[in-house]
Amino acid sequence: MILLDYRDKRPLYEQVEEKIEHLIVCGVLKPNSKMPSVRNLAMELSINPNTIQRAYQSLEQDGFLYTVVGRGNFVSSESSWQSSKHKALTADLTKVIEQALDAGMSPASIQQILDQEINKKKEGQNHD
Amino acid sequence: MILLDYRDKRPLYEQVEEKIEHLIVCGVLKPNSKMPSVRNLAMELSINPNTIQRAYQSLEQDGFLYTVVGRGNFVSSESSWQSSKHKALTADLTKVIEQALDAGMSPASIQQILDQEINKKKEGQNHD
DNA sequence: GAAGCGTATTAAGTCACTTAATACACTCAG
DNA sequence: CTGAGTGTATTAAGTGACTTAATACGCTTC
Repeated sequence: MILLDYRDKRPLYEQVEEKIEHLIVCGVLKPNSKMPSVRNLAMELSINPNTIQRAYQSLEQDGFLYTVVGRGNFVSSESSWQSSKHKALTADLTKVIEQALDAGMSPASIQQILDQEINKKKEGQNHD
Repeated sequence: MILLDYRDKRPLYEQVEEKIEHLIVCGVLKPNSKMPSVRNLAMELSINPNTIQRAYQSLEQDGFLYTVVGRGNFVSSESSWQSSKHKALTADLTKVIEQALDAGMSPASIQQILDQEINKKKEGQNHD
Protein backbone atom coordinates (compact mmCIF):
# COMPACT_ATOMS: atom_id res chain seq x y z
CA MET A 1 0.00 0.00 0.00
CA ILE A 2 2.77 2.44 0.95
CA LEU A 3 6.51 2.43 0.52
CA LEU A 4 8.72 4.44 2.87
CA ASP A 5 11.82 6.21 1.66
CA TYR A 6 14.48 6.36 4.35
CA ARG A 7 16.66 8.64 2.24
CA ASP A 8 13.88 11.20 2.46
CA LYS A 9 14.76 13.74 5.15
CA ARG A 10 11.15 14.36 6.08
CA PRO A 11 9.63 12.51 9.03
CA LEU A 12 7.99 9.16 8.46
CA TYR A 13 4.54 10.28 9.58
CA GLU A 14 4.63 13.01 6.95
CA GLN A 15 5.43 10.54 4.21
CA VAL A 16 2.62 8.27 5.33
CA GLU A 17 0.26 11.23 5.52
CA GLU A 18 1.15 12.48 2.08
CA LYS A 19 0.78 9.13 0.36
CA ILE A 20 -2.55 8.36 1.95
CA GLU A 21 -3.85 11.83 1.07
CA HIS A 22 -2.80 11.17 -2.50
CA LEU A 23 -4.60 7.83 -2.58
CA ILE A 24 -7.76 9.49 -1.29
CA VAL A 25 -7.69 12.50 -3.62
CA CYS A 26 -7.04 10.24 -6.62
CA GLY A 27 -10.00 8.09 -5.68
CA VAL A 28 -8.09 4.88 -5.01
CA LEU A 29 -9.45 4.87 -1.49
CA LYS A 30 -13.22 5.28 -1.59
CA PRO A 31 -15.27 7.27 0.94
CA ASN A 32 -16.34 5.27 4.00
CA SER A 33 -13.97 2.42 3.24
CA LYS A 34 -11.99 1.20 6.21
CA MET A 35 -8.33 2.09 6.61
CA PRO A 36 -5.82 -0.44 7.94
CA SER A 37 -5.55 -0.33 11.73
CA VAL A 38 -2.66 1.64 13.17
CA ARG A 39 -1.11 -1.62 14.32
CA ASN A 40 -1.49 -3.46 11.03
CA LEU A 41 -0.07 -0.67 8.92
CA ALA A 42 2.73 -0.12 11.43
CA MET A 43 3.61 -3.81 11.31
CA GLU A 44 3.56 -3.79 7.53
CA LEU A 45 5.95 -0.84 7.39
CA SER A 46 8.03 -2.06 10.34
CA ILE A 47 7.58 1.14 12.31
CA ASN A 48 5.86 2.16 15.53
CA PRO A 49 2.04 2.32 15.68
CA ASN A 50 2.27 5.82 17.13
CA THR A 51 3.79 7.04 13.91
CA ILE A 52 0.78 5.81 11.95
CA GLN A 53 -1.45 7.24 14.64
CA ARG A 54 0.11 10.63 14.15
CA ALA A 55 -0.39 10.47 10.39
CA TYR A 56 -4.02 9.41 10.82
CA GLN A 57 -4.59 12.23 13.31
CA SER A 58 -3.31 14.82 10.86
CA LEU A 59 -5.41 13.34 8.09
CA GLU A 60 -8.43 13.56 10.35
CA GLN A 61 -7.69 17.21 11.11
CA ASP A 62 -7.49 17.91 7.40
CA GLY A 63 -10.79 16.17 6.80
CA PHE A 64 -9.53 13.13 4.93
CA LEU A 65 -10.36 10.53 7.57
CA TYR A 66 -12.80 10.11 10.40
CA THR A 67 -12.33 7.95 13.45
CA VAL A 68 -14.67 5.69 15.35
CA VAL A 69 -12.99 4.72 18.61
CA GLY A 70 -12.75 0.99 19.00
CA ARG A 71 -13.79 0.42 15.37
CA GLY A 72 -11.15 2.06 13.22
CA ASN A 73 -10.38 4.87 10.78
CA PHE A 74 -12.44 5.49 7.68
CA VAL A 75 -12.13 7.61 4.54
CA SER A 76 -14.20 10.81 4.62
CA SER A 77 -16.54 11.93 1.87
CA GLU A 78 -15.08 14.09 -0.85
CA SER A 79 -17.00 17.16 0.26
CA SER A 80 -15.37 16.89 3.66
CA TRP A 81 -11.76 17.24 2.59
CA GLN A 82 -12.58 19.59 -0.26
CA SER A 83 -14.06 22.14 2.11
CA SER A 84 -11.14 21.62 4.43
CA LYS A 85 -8.66 22.38 1.70
CA HIS A 86 -10.72 25.38 0.66
CA LYS A 87 -10.63 26.78 4.18
CA ALA A 88 -6.88 26.39 4.46
CA LEU A 89 -6.29 28.08 1.14
CA THR A 90 -8.62 30.93 2.01
CA ALA A 91 -6.75 31.49 5.25
CA ASP A 92 -3.41 31.53 3.44
CA LEU A 93 -4.63 33.93 0.77
CA THR A 94 -6.17 36.28 3.32
CA LYS A 95 -3.00 36.40 5.36
CA VAL A 96 -0.67 37.11 2.45
CA ILE A 97 -2.94 39.76 0.99
CA GLU A 98 -3.23 41.45 4.36
CA GLN A 99 0.54 41.51 4.68
CA ALA A 100 0.95 42.98 1.23
CA LEU A 101 -1.60 45.73 1.83
CA ASP A 102 -0.14 46.55 5.24
CA ALA A 103 3.29 46.90 3.68
CA GLY A 104 1.88 49.52 1.35
CA MET A 105 1.52 47.44 -1.80
CA SER A 106 -1.16 48.87 -4.06
CA PRO A 107 -4.38 46.92 -4.73
CA ALA A 108 -3.65 47.31 -8.45
CA SER A 109 -0.32 45.53 -8.11
CA ILE A 110 -1.94 42.61 -6.35
CA GLN A 111 -4.73 42.52 -8.91
CA GLN A 112 -2.13 42.36 -11.63
CA ILE A 113 -0.40 39.36 -10.06
CA LEU A 114 -3.72 37.59 -9.70
CA ASP A 115 -4.75 38.20 -13.32
CA GLN A 116 -1.36 37.07 -14.49
CA GLU A 117 -1.59 33.77 -12.61
CA ILE A 118 -5.14 33.17 -13.84
CA ASN A 119 -3.99 33.65 -17.42
CA LYS A 120 -1.01 31.38 -16.90
CA LYS A 121 -3.36 28.72 -15.62
CA LYS A 122 -5.66 29.11 -18.62
CA GLU A 123 -2.78 28.90 -21.06
CA GLY A 124 -1.64 25.67 -19.46
CA GLN A 125 -5.03 24.08 -20.01
CA ASN A 126 -5.97 24.80 -23.61
CA HIS A 127 -2.78 25.13 -25.60
CA ASP A 128 -4.32 24.44 -29.02
CA MET B 1 20.36 51.62 20.64
CA ILE B 2 18.92 48.13 21.08
CA LEU B 3 17.67 46.17 24.07
CA LEU B 4 17.65 42.37 24.03
CA ASP B 5 14.88 40.36 25.63
CA TYR B 6 16.17 37.07 26.98
CA ARG B 7 12.63 35.90 27.79
CA ASP B 8 11.92 36.07 24.08
CA LYS B 9 12.18 32.58 22.61
CA ARG B 10 13.38 33.82 19.26
CA PRO B 11 17.11 33.84 18.50
CA LEU B 12 19.15 36.90 19.36
CA TYR B 13 20.15 37.65 15.78
CA GLU B 14 16.48 37.81 14.84
CA GLN B 15 15.74 40.33 17.56
CA VAL B 16 18.66 42.48 16.49
CA GLU B 17 17.58 42.21 12.87
CA GLU B 18 14.00 43.16 13.60
CA LYS B 19 14.87 46.17 15.73
CA ILE B 20 17.35 47.56 13.24
CA GLU B 21 14.88 47.06 10.39
CA HIS B 22 12.35 48.99 12.41
CA LEU B 23 14.79 51.83 13.03
CA ILE B 24 15.51 52.03 9.33
CA VAL B 25 11.91 51.87 8.13
CA CYS B 26 10.88 54.49 10.65
CA GLY B 27 13.62 56.81 9.45
CA VAL B 28 15.63 56.92 12.67
CA LEU B 29 18.62 55.57 10.80
CA LYS B 30 19.23 57.63 7.69
CA PRO B 31 20.42 56.25 4.35
CA ASN B 32 24.21 56.02 4.01
CA SER B 33 24.79 56.58 7.71
CA LYS B 34 27.28 54.22 9.28
CA MET B 35 26.12 51.37 11.46
CA PRO B 36 28.06 50.37 14.60
CA SER B 37 30.75 47.81 13.85
CA VAL B 38 29.91 44.18 14.56
CA ARG B 39 32.39 44.23 17.45
CA ASN B 40 31.14 47.45 19.02
CA LEU B 41 27.50 46.48 18.92
CA ALA B 42 28.35 43.00 20.15
CA MET B 43 30.29 44.47 23.06
CA GLU B 44 27.46 46.83 23.90
CA LEU B 45 24.96 43.96 24.00
CA SER B 46 27.42 41.54 25.62
CA ILE B 47 27.04 38.94 22.92
CA ASN B 48 29.27 37.44 20.25
CA PRO B 49 30.22 39.51 17.18
CA ASN B 50 29.11 36.64 14.93
CA THR B 51 25.56 37.12 16.13
CA ILE B 52 25.60 40.74 14.99
CA GLN B 53 27.30 39.65 11.79
CA ARG B 54 24.46 37.27 11.09
CA ALA B 55 21.86 39.97 11.67
CA TYR B 56 23.74 42.40 9.43
CA GLN B 57 24.02 39.75 6.74
CA SER B 58 20.27 39.13 6.74
CA LEU B 59 19.61 42.86 6.66
CA GLU B 60 21.93 43.14 3.67
CA GLN B 61 20.10 40.33 1.90
CA ASP B 62 16.83 42.14 2.51
CA GLY B 63 18.27 45.37 1.13
CA PHE B 64 18.41 47.36 4.37
CA LEU B 65 22.18 47.56 4.64
CA TYR B 66 25.16 47.48 2.37
CA THR B 67 28.68 46.45 3.30
CA VAL B 68 32.06 47.84 2.40
CA VAL B 69 34.68 45.33 3.49
CA GLY B 70 37.18 46.87 5.82
CA ARG B 71 35.07 50.02 6.25
CA GLY B 72 31.80 48.94 7.79
CA ASN B 73 28.06 48.53 7.27
CA PHE B 74 25.85 51.35 6.03
CA VAL B 75 22.13 51.99 5.73
CA SER B 76 20.75 51.51 2.22
CA SER B 77 18.60 53.99 0.37
CA GLU B 78 14.84 53.71 0.84
CA SER B 79 14.29 52.55 -2.74
CA SER B 80 16.59 49.64 -2.09
CA TRP B 81 14.67 48.01 0.73
CA GLN B 82 11.31 49.02 -0.66
CA SER B 83 11.93 47.11 -3.86
CA SER B 84 13.26 44.22 -1.83
CA LYS B 85 10.10 44.03 0.23
CA HIS B 86 8.03 44.35 -2.90
CA LYS B 87 9.83 41.40 -4.50
CA ALA B 88 9.35 39.19 -1.46
CA LEU B 89 5.66 40.00 -1.25
CA THR B 90 5.17 39.38 -4.97
CA ALA B 91 6.84 35.99 -4.63
CA ASP B 92 4.62 35.07 -1.69
CA LEU B 93 1.46 36.18 -3.45
CA THR B 94 2.35 34.34 -6.64
CA LYS B 95 3.05 31.13 -4.79
CA VAL B 96 -0.16 31.10 -2.78
CA ILE B 97 -2.31 32.01 -5.76
CA GLU B 98 -0.69 29.25 -7.79
CA GLN B 99 -1.43 26.77 -5.05
CA ALA B 100 -5.02 27.86 -4.84
CA LEU B 101 -5.59 27.60 -8.57
CA ASP B 102 -3.86 24.22 -8.75
CA ALA B 103 -6.10 22.93 -6.01
CA GLY B 104 -9.10 23.83 -8.12
CA MET B 105 -10.14 27.04 -6.40
CA SER B 106 -12.06 29.29 -8.79
CA PRO B 107 -10.58 32.64 -9.89
CA ALA B 108 -13.82 34.26 -8.72
CA SER B 109 -13.33 32.98 -5.17
CA ILE B 110 -9.85 34.39 -5.04
CA GLN B 111 -11.03 37.67 -6.51
CA GLN B 112 -13.66 37.86 -3.80
CA ILE B 113 -11.10 37.41 -1.05
CA LEU B 114 -8.92 40.11 -2.55
CA ASP B 115 -11.79 42.59 -2.87
CA GLN B 116 -12.84 41.88 0.66
CA GLU B 117 -9.38 42.58 2.04
CA ILE B 118 -9.05 45.75 0.00
CA ASN B 119 -12.34 47.00 1.42
CA LYS B 120 -11.33 46.09 4.94
CA LYS B 121 -8.16 48.10 4.47
CA LYS B 122 -10.11 51.10 3.16
CA GLU B 123 -12.55 50.97 6.06
CA GLY B 124 -9.68 51.00 8.52
CA GLN B 125 -8.28 54.19 7.01
CA ASN B 126 -11.22 56.57 6.70
CA HIS B 127 -13.66 55.72 9.44
CA ASP B 128 -15.55 59.06 9.41
C1' DG C 1 -13.92 -11.56 28.47
C1' DA C 2 -10.89 -11.75 24.72
C1' DA C 3 -9.28 -9.77 20.56
C1' DG C 4 -9.49 -6.13 17.97
C1' DC C 5 -9.34 -1.10 17.71
C1' DG C 6 -7.79 4.03 18.80
C1' DT C 7 -5.48 6.96 22.55
C1' DA C 8 -2.53 8.93 26.25
C1' DT C 9 1.84 9.34 28.60
C1' DT C 10 6.49 9.15 28.91
C1' DA C 11 11.06 8.89 27.52
C1' DA C 12 14.94 8.07 24.33
C1' DG C 13 17.30 9.68 20.34
C1' DT C 14 18.56 12.71 16.97
C1' DC C 15 19.21 16.64 14.37
C1' DA C 16 19.03 21.36 13.05
C1' DC C 17 19.91 25.61 14.73
C1' DT C 18 21.89 29.17 17.62
C1' DT C 19 25.83 30.98 19.62
C1' DA C 20 30.61 31.33 20.50
C1' DA C 21 35.83 30.89 19.83
C1' DT C 22 39.26 31.83 16.84
C1' DA C 23 41.87 32.95 12.94
C1' DC C 24 41.96 35.31 8.43
C1' DA C 25 41.54 39.34 5.03
C1' DC C 26 40.70 44.02 3.79
C1' DT C 27 41.00 49.39 4.45
C1' DC C 28 42.86 53.42 5.88
C1' DA C 29 45.30 56.75 8.90
C1' DG C 30 49.69 57.85 10.65
C1' DC D 1 54.28 49.95 5.83
C1' DT D 2 52.45 49.01 10.20
C1' DG D 3 48.66 48.90 13.40
C1' DA D 4 44.04 49.53 14.70
C1' DG D 5 39.91 49.26 12.85
C1' DT D 6 36.63 46.77 9.93
C1' DG D 7 34.02 42.53 7.83
C1' DT D 8 34.41 37.26 6.97
C1' DA D 9 35.22 32.21 7.19
C1' DT D 10 35.71 27.99 9.80
C1' DT D 11 34.89 25.17 13.38
C1' DA D 12 32.85 23.53 17.39
C1' DA D 13 29.96 23.57 21.61
C1' DG D 14 25.38 23.73 23.43
C1' DT D 15 20.70 23.32 23.48
C1' DG D 16 16.12 22.69 22.37
C1' DA D 17 12.48 21.07 19.46
C1' DC D 18 10.92 17.30 17.10
C1' DT D 19 10.55 12.50 15.72
C1' DT D 20 10.03 7.96 17.10
C1' DA D 21 9.36 4.31 20.27
C1' DA D 22 7.82 1.73 24.60
C1' DT D 23 4.13 0.90 27.26
C1' DA D 24 -0.21 1.01 29.43
C1' DC D 25 -5.07 2.39 29.13
C1' DG D 26 -10.02 2.54 27.48
C1' DC D 27 -13.59 1.61 24.01
C1' DT D 28 -16.31 -1.71 20.77
C1' DT D 29 -17.75 -5.95 19.22
C1' DC D 30 -18.79 -10.82 19.30
